[in-house]
Amino acid sequence: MNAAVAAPTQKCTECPIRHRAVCAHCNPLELQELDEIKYYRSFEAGQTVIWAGDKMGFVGTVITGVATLTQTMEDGRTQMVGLLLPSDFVGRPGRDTAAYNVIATTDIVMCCFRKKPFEDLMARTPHIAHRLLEMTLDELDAAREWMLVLGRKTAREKIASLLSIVARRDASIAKKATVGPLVFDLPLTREAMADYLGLTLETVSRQISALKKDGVIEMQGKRHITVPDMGRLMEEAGDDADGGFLV
Amino acid sequence: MNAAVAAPTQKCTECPIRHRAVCAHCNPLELQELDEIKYYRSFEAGQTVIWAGDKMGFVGTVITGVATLTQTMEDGRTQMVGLLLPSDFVGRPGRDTAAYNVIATTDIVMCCFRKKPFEDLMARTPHIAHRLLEMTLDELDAAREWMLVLGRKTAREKIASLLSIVARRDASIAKKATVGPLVFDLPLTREAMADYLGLTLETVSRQISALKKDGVIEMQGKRHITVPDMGRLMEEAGDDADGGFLV
DNA sequence: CGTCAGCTTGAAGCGGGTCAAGTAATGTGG
DNA sequence: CCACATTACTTGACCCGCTTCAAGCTGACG
Repeated sequence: MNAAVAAPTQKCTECPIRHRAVCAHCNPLELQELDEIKYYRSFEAGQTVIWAGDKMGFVGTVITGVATLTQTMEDGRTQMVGLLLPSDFVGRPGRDTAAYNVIATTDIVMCCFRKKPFEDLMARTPHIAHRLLEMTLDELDAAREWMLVLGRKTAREKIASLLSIVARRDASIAKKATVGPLVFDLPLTREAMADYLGLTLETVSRQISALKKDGVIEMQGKRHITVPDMGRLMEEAGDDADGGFLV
Repeated sequence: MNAAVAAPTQKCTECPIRHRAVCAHCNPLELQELDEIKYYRSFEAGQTVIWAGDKMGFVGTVITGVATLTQTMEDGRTQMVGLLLPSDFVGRPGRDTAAYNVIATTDIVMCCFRKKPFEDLMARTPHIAHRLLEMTLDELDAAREWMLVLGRKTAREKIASLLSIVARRDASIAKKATVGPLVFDLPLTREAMADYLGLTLETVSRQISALKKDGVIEMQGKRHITVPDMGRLMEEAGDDADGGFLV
C-alpha cells in the first residue's frame, strides 16, 4: 500500500512553495544543508501516506496536490482534522508515532526529511524552529475557526465555508486576482467533504445542489466550480464579507 | 469591565505550575529575567480578560482558575475554541490583536508579561521558544481531538468527553491518583458547556441528567461531580478506554 | 421574603441522518 | 465494440435527535 514513487528532485532555490514552507526563512547556507538531506516522495490519489499510530520516521512538506488528516472512531465514524495543501507541513518533531491518518486525495509530491537529521538541524537553526512555530500557530487558528464551523454552522453554511476556504487558498497559491469570478477544482470527493464538515455525503450533495440552484456557485461537471461573487459566498458562510484573508 | 485586580507576586521558583508552563525549561538565570518583567493580574469570575479584535499588549499564563477562549458570529452564535486551565498560555507572539474573547469563568490569577519584552526575551532564549512550540503543538492536538467531538459525536458522547477531559486535567494538576473514583468541580456553567460542545444548554442539562440516572456519574449539587468508574465514562465518550493520557 | 441567575423538564417542530433507488461517467473483459 | 461492473454522485421519503419555546424549580443573596 505504501509504495511511494520516487520523484525527481529539484533545487530548493527553485522550489515553487519555498516562501510559504517551513524553510521560508532559511538563508542560502541553510538551504544547502536542507538540499543535502531532503528527498522527494510521490503518492497516488487514494494512497495512505501514513496510518495513525504507526511509527513515523520522517517529516515533510506537501509540494503539489492535496492530502487530508483524519481521525477515526472504532465504529468507523471519521472526522477530517486538517486539509494539507501545498506548503503545509506533515509530522511533529519530538514525537515518533503519527497521531492521524494522512491520505493523499489527489496525486501528491512531498519533500521529506528523515526525522532525526531534521530535528538536529532544527535544534541549531532558529530560522526553522521559528517558522515552524509560526506555521503551527496558524494551523491552530485554522483548527479553531473550524471548530466554529463544526459546532455552530448549518449544513448550508458549512458547505459555503469549505468552498470559500478552498477558493481562497487556491487563489493565494496560484497568485490569482481576488476580484471577479473565482474558478477552481474541488480536490475532495463528496464523502471527504462530509468528513471535513461533520455531515453525511447526501447532505453535502443536497446543499451543493441548493447553492447551485440559488446562483451562489456555478458548476461545470461535478468538481469544477465557479464563484461569480465571492462576497455572496462568504455571506452564505456566515462570515463577515469583509474579505479579510486569513490564509 | 476590564478592571483587573493586582495580585501578590511570588517567586518563579515557588510557582506551583512552573513545570507545565511556558517557562518550564528555563534555567535559574532565565527565571530571574522573567521574574523581573512579570506581573500578576487577577480577574473575577465572569470578567472579560480581552475582547476579540482588541489590541493585546501582553501575553501570559493562567496560574489559578479557569478561563475560556470563545468565537462569536454576528447573530450571536458562540463557540468555545479553548479551555484555559492553570499553566495554559494566552496570547500569540508576533500578533498584536486578540483573535478570540478570553473570559474568566472562575476567579483567575494570571502571570503576565508585556508583549515586547517577552518577544525580545523569547528571541534570545531558545528554551522559551522551544517550550512554546511544544505547548502549541499540544494545543493543536487538543483542538483536533475536539473537532472529532464537535463533528461526529452524539450529545451524550459530547458530555462524557467534556467530563473526562476536565476530570483528567483536574487529576493531573492536583497530582491525584488516577484509579478509583474521581471527584471534581465543573468550572463551567451549563451554557458554557453548551458553547464548548456545540449544543444548547437544555440538551446539556438533559444529557447530564441521563448520565446521572444511568450511574455513569454522581452529583452533589449542580457542579460537584463524582466519577465512580473512569473507564465507563470514557466508553460513554466513545474513546478507547485504554487510559491513554493526552494531557 | 422576594428576586434572579442557573438549572431542569416538558412538548412540539425541524434539520439533517438513514435508507433506498436511480443516474452518469469510467473502466473492463469477452 | 458492446455488456456489465464500479465509482461517484444525486434525489426522494421517512425518521429521529437535537433545538426551540415555554414553564417551573432551586439556592444564593439582598
